[in-house]
Amino acid sequence: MPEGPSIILMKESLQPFVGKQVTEASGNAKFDKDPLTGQTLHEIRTFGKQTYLVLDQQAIRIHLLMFGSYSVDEQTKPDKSLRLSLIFKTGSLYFYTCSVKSVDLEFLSSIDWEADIMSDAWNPQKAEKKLKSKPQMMVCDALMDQDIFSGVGNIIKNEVLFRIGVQPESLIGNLPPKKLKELIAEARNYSFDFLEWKREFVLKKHWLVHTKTTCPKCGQKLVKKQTGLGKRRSFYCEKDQKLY
DNA sequence: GGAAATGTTAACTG
DNA sequence: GCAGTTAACATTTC
Repeated sequence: MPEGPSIILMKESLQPFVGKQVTEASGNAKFDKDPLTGQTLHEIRTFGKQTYLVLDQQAIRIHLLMFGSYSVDEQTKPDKSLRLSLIFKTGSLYFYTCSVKSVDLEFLSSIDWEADIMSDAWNPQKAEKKLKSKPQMMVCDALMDQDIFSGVGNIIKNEVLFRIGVQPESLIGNLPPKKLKELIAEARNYSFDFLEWKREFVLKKHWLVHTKTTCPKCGQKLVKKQTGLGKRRSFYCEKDQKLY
């Protein structure tokens, strides 16, 4: 489920627990969960695809990876696959199939929050600068680079490149300045569309090329291919997306 | 039932 | 030691 926008939705569902005290913590996450009991949840912060639960003495970093999930106030008894549960007087949180780590509070200040595509702190000029320093990078890899576009996933990548008419294997350095700006603007813009569609459960309906076989613009067959160093699948139209 | 997939990290190789 | 490649993880969908 998790690309950046989905994480925002998760943050929203966790929000009611801010300011509450943990009364019990369990699960198979590989760190000492006993100290969590008694700490207060001060803040939920998201960075790209990661979520930080900020407590008194530490923060818990949650990354859902490919198949992670979570639930709030679960009725059924959680099974042994439970990675982490946090019980509060007012309710409970459960996380499954995800990466859960405990980090120092200081670690949070080392994060480049301006790289988060979903954040108010998002800094397009900074992204542009980072891109310009890597002219040999393919755009498909650049979009997936979590240091530049934190929160962008494979779906967003494919849709953004189609929207701006750029072939995934184009090199950053070959893009005209205008296209580069479009790339940055659309990465953020599409992420917010993604968020709203996801919220309304209509995301799949709005996919133009991802998992599709024909181009919605010209009707030609789309190319499906593993691209870039990340070797992630790309869907694109040879006619409507130009190779720079 | 098999293969592939919205992702990251650890463990390899040369 | 390094950069680059591969394996591992684990669940849902087609």
